[in-house]
Amino acid sequence: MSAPALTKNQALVFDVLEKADGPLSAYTILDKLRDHGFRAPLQVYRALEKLLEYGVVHRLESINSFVACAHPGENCHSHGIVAFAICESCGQVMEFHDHEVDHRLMDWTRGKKFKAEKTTIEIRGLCEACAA
Amino acid sequence: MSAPALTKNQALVFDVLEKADGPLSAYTILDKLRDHGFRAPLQVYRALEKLLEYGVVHRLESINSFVACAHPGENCHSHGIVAFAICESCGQVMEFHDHEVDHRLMDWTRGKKFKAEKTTIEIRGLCEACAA
DNA sequence: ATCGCACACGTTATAGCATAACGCAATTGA
DNA sequence: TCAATTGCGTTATGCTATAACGTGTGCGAT
Ligand SMILES: [Zn+2]
Ligand SMILES: [Zn+2]
Ligand SMILES: [Zn+2]
Ligand SMILES: [Zn+2]
Repeated sequence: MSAPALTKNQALVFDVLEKADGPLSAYTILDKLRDHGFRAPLQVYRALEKLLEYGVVHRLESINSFVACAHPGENCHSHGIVAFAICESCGQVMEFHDHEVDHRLMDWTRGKKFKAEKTTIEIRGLCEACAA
Repeated sequence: MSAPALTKNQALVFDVLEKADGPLSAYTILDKLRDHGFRAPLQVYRALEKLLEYGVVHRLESINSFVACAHPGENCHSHGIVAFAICESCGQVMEFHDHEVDHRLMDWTRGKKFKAEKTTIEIRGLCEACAA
């Protein structure tokens, strides 16, 4: 599941996300890529689908946006559950892992015999700078 | 923040959610209430906004749906973070709380001086029955 | 070689989710 | 009574995501 060479469209989308200073919606990405020939949402969504699969991009469910993984190189998927803190003022996102949280949630799912496939942890609020 | 008497529209929406055996989208709720005079999405969204505020309904960010709180009576907001396990096959939702998870996440936010406002924890996968 | 398949891509159309903006009516409290 | 608040109804619009169709390209099997 590690990333093979990206196709042209995948590379363009990834590049936009990496250079952005916060999460972007698919349509914002589309707008930024019109000069590179992008014309339709599907071009973005199809690239995102692969980038998510490769683990180099994350989807923020609570704000319908996408962000480049903060841990380039390491395969983020292998770190267990990924959590995000999202500043609702400046849009900055912090990505982190907490194995103890993973364990607690896994304990719960084991107890319920629930087969977890994908777990979302997103904390929305204000970053230190914006809360001041 | 505990629930005052619900208005007519709020009661209708809440009733639909309580009787449902799983989460519903706003537009599904709208369809179920057409016979009761609902004509537009805003009627649903405005009711949901209040029900969420009162803590008697939860929003599932990862599936753009809404579900009645599984803990009627108790003020769910006071239990700390609410977590959900969502079966992607049958749609069933289990709601639970884990104070240890809360503590770990609060420790992290304190360390980063991040002011958390709303935290989402959603586990998607297969329930025991559907995983068999 | 050429057939079949998998995959990326482009385009158009459509489906699904959410809110803006206007105006009206009922309630409340000064 | 007057102003402020809240709920409500309607129309229009915007944002998010996918369906369905067809094209081209690379690559292994026959
Ligand atoms: Zn990551
Ligand atoms: Zn901030
Ligand atoms: Zn609850
Ligand atoms: Zn199930």
